Amino acid sequence: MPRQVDYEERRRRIAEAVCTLIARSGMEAVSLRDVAAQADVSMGAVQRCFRTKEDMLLFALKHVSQHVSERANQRIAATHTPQAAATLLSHTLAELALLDEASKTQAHVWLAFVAHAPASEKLAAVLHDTYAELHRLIAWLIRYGQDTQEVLQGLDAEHEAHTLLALADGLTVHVLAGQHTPATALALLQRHIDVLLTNPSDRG
Amino acid sequence: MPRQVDYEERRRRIAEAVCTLIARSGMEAVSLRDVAAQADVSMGAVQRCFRTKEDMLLFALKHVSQHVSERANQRIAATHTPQAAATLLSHTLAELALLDEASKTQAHVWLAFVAHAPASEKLAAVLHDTYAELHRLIAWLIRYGQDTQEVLQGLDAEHEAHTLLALADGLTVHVLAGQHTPATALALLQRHIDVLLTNPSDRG
DNA sequence: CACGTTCTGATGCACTTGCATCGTATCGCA
DNA sequence: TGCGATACGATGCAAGTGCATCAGAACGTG
Repeated sequence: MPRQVDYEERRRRIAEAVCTLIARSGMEAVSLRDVAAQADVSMGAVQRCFRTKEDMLLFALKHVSQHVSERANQRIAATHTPQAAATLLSHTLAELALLDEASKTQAHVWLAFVAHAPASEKLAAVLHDTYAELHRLIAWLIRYGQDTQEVLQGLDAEHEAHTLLALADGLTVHVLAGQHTPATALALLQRHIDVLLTNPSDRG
Repeated sequence: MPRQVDYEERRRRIAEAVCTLIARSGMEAVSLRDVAAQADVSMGAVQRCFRTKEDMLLFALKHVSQHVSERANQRIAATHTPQAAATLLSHTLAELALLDEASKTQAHVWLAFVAHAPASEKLAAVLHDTYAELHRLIAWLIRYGQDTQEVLQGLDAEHEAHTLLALADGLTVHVLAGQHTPATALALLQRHIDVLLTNPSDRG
């Protein structure tokens, strides 16, 4: 058995390079050569890792999706000291909205992929699954809040989750478009969540 | 004075072709040759109309933006028989959200441009202006509704307008991503508007 | 230390891209 | 009807694309 390489690690490294390039100058600016240069590997290495360019882009999308989902799940799972459900809801949505400066790259990439999803079956599938998972998560949080009497009982958790997700996505877009600062977007999101709470001062 | 051509008409024709191609297979699939073929003109004609490809894309974006803004404005201006402010608000937002099947192409194009705005100064400027105008419009409608006692007095029209716009955009994205049908998205939007009304049955 | 397998990266190739060029067709006007 | 300005569209061109190829380096194993 000759020289062995950690392909997973390399794939991730290349995916990061793809994201950097997409965030910098859009999706059509991503060429195999540029990716190789950005990831500091040879073009041959890229081609060995991914059969085609489309495979590479798809992997990059999954990479980002996974990153976002995981972060949201961890935020919840890591809550040893039981937090207020309302706080949890606020923080989780704030993270999903990719509002902070550090998430800007991911937001760029996400938007680029959403824009191209209609032209690619597989891409659309990944996005669909990710959204479904996030929706499940938010709806669960809302029901949890209702159990703890923090969220109004009359609300339909499924509907409110859809609305919250759409609002979060819309705000992400508006921040990227320079229409809002992350801070004002966050405030708008919080204002909307407050309406759902029995006691708005419960905010996190 | 020799052969004269209606350049504006041709520009619009080419812009339509650009939109069709973007909607069909994304922005990077738009080449001058494809555009020429789609618009059923020669490549030379395209090059005569637009100095560069970027100019062409920019014009296409303005074309769509203008189309959307105009439709919203007309909806309001054409209201001879005074409609309920709440109805006006609902209908206007529903149109802006580009939810119906007929607007799907425009939604595609809008999304493609938003995704590429971070990579293009001029593109971002056009989007910024369009959003500002739409925000002004929605805020005005809310204040109008407050004047007619249809919308709750305590609301901050500016804030609510931002939220509504973000929600509309988010829903547009979700519909394009196949997460919602236009009908369910519309219902979600309406549910949110209802919360702002003094008498929710006023819906249009 | 060789052997054989795996990985590498440079190069080639067919193709497409945006843009420039230029002879020709087309029209308004004298 | 002929002139001259204008628009046309085919073609050329250099650059860049994704992907295939392949000689050789790098490495674990006998």
